[in-house]
Amino acid sequence: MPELPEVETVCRTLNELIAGKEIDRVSVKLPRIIQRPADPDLFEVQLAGRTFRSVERRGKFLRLLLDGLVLVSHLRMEGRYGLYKQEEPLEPHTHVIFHFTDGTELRYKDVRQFGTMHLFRAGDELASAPLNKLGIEPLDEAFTLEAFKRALGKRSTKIKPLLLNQEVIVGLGNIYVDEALHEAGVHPETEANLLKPAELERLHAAIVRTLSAAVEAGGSSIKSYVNGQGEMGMFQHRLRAYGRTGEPCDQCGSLIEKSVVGGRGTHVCPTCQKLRGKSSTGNKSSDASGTNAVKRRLDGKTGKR
DNA sequence: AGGAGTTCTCGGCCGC
DNA sequence: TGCGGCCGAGAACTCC
Repeated sequence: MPELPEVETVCRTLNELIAGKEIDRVSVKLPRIIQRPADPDLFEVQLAGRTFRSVERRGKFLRLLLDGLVLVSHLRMEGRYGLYKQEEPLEPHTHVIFHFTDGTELRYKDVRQFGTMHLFRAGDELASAPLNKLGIEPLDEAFTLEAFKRALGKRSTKIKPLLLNQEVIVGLGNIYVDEALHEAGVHPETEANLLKPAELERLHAAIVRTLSAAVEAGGSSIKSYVNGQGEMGMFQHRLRAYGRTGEPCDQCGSLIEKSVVGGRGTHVCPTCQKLRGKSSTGNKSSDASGTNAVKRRLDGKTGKR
């Protein structure tokens, strides 16, 4: 569930649910979730008596602002928040509970236990891990085409893994990266430094369009159940590549193919997203002038499935 | 059984 | 040779 649009949706929901609520006490049932402070007991102690003021998002991280403290929370694969009344039975995989003075509780559930929480003194969080190395926000005004090119640099990595790298650009995960690449007509294994100006422009626009539309739709609910208050979005019905293996491409009718790129399941239209060879970049040279020692012995196989 | 929406760590390779 | 940077693989855990 958690890429930028989903985290943004959770962020907005939490703002409505918990702003102004005062914490009576906190129960940490799975210490592994608490990354900072090192002692989970201290986590409980420091949060007691504080009031949630607001919730913000940075990349795929939530920043829950309290008076004097900031709780940085990452949902990873399956983390979820929900507001309950204290008398409601605890659901399985509930790992952290914020008991409020009004008799309600904010509960954090996470089946795979991958999620993390870091507690900071307000103001310290942006300069420390895990927030300190994050890249540019794709929905900020600052995310211009030039900023996008600058972020990519001259790297020779395949474009998909590069876009998934949160130090480059934040918020894209496996779903929206496949969507953006499909919309831009760029093959996910294209080496980033070989992208043509027109492709970079299309990709930049596609990233902004895809994420904006998904935020508007409240995110995508892929294989998650919709839970009470935090109901997830409708964008899954508008996906054009992700999860559509064997279905016809909306653009050209070719069947969407699935492969693995950078270790991640990857969905591609073989017609709209052709993988250009290094030679076919529009210029002559194929072997005569081996301009580049750049290429190591890359491309072992382009084969799929 | 083999993944599944994420990220961190580590080992290997390349180049200076 | 040594070191830094980059890249890809594997691991973290549970459920289906």
